Amino acid sequence: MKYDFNKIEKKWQKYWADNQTFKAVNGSDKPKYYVLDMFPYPSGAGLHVGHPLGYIASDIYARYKRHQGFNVLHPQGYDSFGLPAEQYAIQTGQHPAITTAENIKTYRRQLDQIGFSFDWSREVRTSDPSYYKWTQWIFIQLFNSWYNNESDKAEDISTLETIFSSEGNTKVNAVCDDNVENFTADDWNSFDSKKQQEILLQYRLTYLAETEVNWCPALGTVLANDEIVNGVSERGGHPVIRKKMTQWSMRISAYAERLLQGLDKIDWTDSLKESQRNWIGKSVGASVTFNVIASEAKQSANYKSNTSDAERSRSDQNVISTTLNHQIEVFTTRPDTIFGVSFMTLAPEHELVSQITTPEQKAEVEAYVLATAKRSERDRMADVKTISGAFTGAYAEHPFTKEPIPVWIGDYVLAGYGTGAVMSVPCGDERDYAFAKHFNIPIPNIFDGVDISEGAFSDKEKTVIGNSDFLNGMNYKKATKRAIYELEQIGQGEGKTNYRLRDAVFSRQRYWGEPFPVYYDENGMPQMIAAEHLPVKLPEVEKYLPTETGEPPLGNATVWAWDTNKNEVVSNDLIDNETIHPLELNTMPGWAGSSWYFNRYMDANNTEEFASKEALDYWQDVDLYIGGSEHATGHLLYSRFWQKFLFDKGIVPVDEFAKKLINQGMILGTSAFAYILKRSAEMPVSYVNEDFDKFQKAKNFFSDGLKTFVISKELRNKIVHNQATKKDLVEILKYDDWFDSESKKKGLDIKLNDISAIDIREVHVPVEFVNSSNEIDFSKYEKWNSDIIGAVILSDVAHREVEKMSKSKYNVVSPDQICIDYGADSLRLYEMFLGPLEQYKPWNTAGITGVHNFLKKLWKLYHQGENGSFYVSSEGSPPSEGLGEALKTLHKTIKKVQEDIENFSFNTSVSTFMIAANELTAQKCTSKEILEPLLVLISPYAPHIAEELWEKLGNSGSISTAPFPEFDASHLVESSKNYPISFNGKMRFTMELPMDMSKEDIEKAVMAHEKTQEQLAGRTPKKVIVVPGKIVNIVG
RNA sequence: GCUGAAGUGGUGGAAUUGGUAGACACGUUGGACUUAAAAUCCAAUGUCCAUUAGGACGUACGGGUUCAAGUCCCGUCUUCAGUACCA
Repeated sequence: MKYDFNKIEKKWQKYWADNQTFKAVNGSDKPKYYVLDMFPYPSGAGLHVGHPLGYIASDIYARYKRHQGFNVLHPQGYDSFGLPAEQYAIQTGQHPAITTAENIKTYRRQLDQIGFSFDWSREVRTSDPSYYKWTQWIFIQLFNSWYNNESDKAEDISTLETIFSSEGNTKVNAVCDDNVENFTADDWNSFDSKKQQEILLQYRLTYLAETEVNWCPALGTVLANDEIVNGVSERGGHPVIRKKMTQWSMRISAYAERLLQGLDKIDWTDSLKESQRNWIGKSVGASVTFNVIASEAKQSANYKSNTSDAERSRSDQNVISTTLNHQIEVFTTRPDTIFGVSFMTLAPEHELVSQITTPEQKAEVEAYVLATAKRSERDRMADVKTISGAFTGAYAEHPFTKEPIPVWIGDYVLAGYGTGAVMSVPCGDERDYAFAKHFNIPIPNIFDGVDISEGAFSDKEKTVIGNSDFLNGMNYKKATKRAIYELEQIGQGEGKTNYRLRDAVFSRQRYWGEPFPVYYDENGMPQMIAAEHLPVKLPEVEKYLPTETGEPPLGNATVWAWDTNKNEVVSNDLIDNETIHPLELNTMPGWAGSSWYFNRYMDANNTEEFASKEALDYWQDVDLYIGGSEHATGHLLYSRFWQKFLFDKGIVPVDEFAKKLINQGMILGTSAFAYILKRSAEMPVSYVNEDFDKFQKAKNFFSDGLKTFVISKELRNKIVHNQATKKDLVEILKYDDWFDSESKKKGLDIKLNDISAIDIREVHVPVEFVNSSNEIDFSKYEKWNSDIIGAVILSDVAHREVEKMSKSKYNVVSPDQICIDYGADSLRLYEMFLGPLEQYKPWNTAGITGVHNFLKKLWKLYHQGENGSFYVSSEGSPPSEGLGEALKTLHKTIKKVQEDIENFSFNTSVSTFMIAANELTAQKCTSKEILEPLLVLISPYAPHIAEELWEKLGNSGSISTAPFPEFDASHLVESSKNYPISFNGKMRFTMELPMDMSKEDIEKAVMAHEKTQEQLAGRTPKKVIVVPGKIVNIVG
């Protein structure tokens, strides 16, 4: 009987769906186990073979846990809000909800054909109002909370209001905006409601604030750093500027320390934890306040010794009066180097810059500020070599020496880190050193026995401080402590811990995202829509682009106002600022919906609650989470933040959502390349017009298809690095004198030199192109537009590279055809067989025959009857020698497979199955005693064939909950060992000796062997090492 | 620069606490079956020397520890990923 995988797989997929085999129940006598995959974004391109890798691994684990008697929750859903659907909508006018639904359908079909054991009754879609209702609800909870540093948790905002009205805010230890003003209880009670709300907003865990963003005026949207290339937008190449905008933010910084500490109690990979630690970026040091002295005061201060008493007292007054005006606060990790400060540097965006700059320096400073504003942050970061800055003309006073310190601005200081200002210690910091050298600022040396003529000395361990008053002779640790103490004594500093982690901007100027449950009242203050009126559904819009006035796409909605009487969305025309108010136009970012979905699966269909308390208490958290490492600092950090917040509010029972996390590696595709001739980007349009005739002729020349040439490796490198010149082109085309003769033949009468301003570029092409010797019409490939003259040049040995699978690289392999040709079980086995789960590895469809043949062999093992009919002997247990061997094979396999699954080493268990099948085939094993438990072992990996054979064995129902076979070590006991006999560490021959033979007897036996004598050639061995059960080594 | 991971045949990759390097596959070659192909089965397959027997070399490179090193230690190089003027 043939192994008809297509029929078998369909049959069992239908069976599982019809019987809801994998539906998890909330509450059970069995212990719970929650296996989760990172849910996919349903893109239009569908799945490629890389996507299911992690799903297969988690599915194997989930199935294994079911065999072990766990109540397994293994859900799946879709992260269905996102940019591609919106982009498609902009291009085609098609509503994102429609395309998303279609894409989900495709995904579901593709997932189903692979035979996953998902509980689809719990499916979630982030773009579904019944889901995002709760995303909005969590947003409201965040809005209604503040972070109390005393209790170290989030609390209801009402507790803060109570404190304010009874004692003001001076004693409150809360995480809040930097610039909150102090007020007393009386002040608070006298404030009007608007003022009170403004203040509260500075404490809420989600808040509105002016944030500096990358704004692209042409696209009318904010761009993320990675959407900007060389200072212009990746899409369209439009200029991008830094701009302040009012945006919703999430006060994740409140949780910085807990996010850091929490890493210690979860079983995630070290590299991932390390990325999160770096991202949180804790650094311990001090904050130091420097008083700014006015320029005239500074001058008198400088000449103090020469001035009269009267003048001195006047200047002192001057100093005092001006120091009250401005203070510069800096953060430093090296307070021990405070006596090495020779200047200060502010970020150009620092708010003090305009206030302290002297009239003489104004022009220079303003020019510099403007110049930096034009550069994107990434641009600034990328260009670290160029030193630039400007002197403000202002001076600050050293807290101890009272010496004047010039205040500079420089773009190496980032506004977004610390306080946006640094005390510059050129002798101890490379950047400060370079800056000081460049602008001829003195570099005082405060390190004993260190030469700083060539560069700064930043080694903390070897530091001995000198020239530093009370810090002299101290090491880094001592000096730091003392410096902080002294700063505290004079009230100009304190020990401080700084985190790199910034509050997360939560507003997007997009259509296809969760709308905020927020309207703006007559004072322009944000108000939450009461939870019982959620969800606030996305409005319909005519177009998905920003409005002409630059408002986000929701600004196009005509029915987008909130009626506080009727508690529903009404037409904008009705806005009266009394009962009907405008709604928020921004939407939430992609990570909103994915930051809590793992909790929703526990009770996905609950309409009353986010999830019931019973469900949350039962499932607790994710036991195993599998997904890509690219989410290390995004999704995985935000989710931990929300989880901790929800924990503080008593909504969820644990403050870390996933106990164990594994990153699956990427499956890479093989790309092929060709080389195109393209109108040079540098060629001005006017030039094209002049030369249009020649350009067209060249185009005609190449128009009839693909040409094949030989290109050298060197030339290829040139092309890739955009260094190929026309001379190189001439060289290629002269090959075989092909160009000249062809040109004449066609009567085009052009010479190579006539074709001006042509670039040669490397482009991805479908692999079939490279394999084909035919001329191929490439005009149907959209990427190749009218700027392309047309020739495609292939190297003799087509260049291939292994890279990420992507539609644009034409290297995508779809699982669909593989399921048709080889079956889902083969696909599952092969994906696991490719290599370790975490590793990046290339895909090669050809190799699948190996695992496919194994499945056929396995099938045959159960069909050794007449004409290959199903035959498994269920005769008792004949103690024949054959079965002894088979038992050994079985138990060896049980042991190895169980170990492998628990170590997530799925690739080696596939090998183990192959070995088992090979051995049992050789043993001609037909015993049910062996072949039945074997099926349970294989079932997590290849569930369809396992179910089919399980049924044929006469079992009713699914194999999925059959108990995992128990390993019995007694079957593996060996009576003898084939000892490797080595001489000086080199294995020469083997010898079969009894297991229980003593060390001495082994040595005797080995020494008596003729080959030993041969090897020794008469010499007497110096030493004989015998490790019973392992090895014999003779040293001589 | 920093952090993390990794370097093993033509390819993907195996190798418990240091104990027979290259399991299991792919590919290649040869053979069987077939009119032929496919499928299937059998054999060989790290490199080099040798007719065989056998030998030398071999886990990025250079050292070291050890009876014994892919594995442990020191140094170097390369690749990949993340991150970056973080004060």
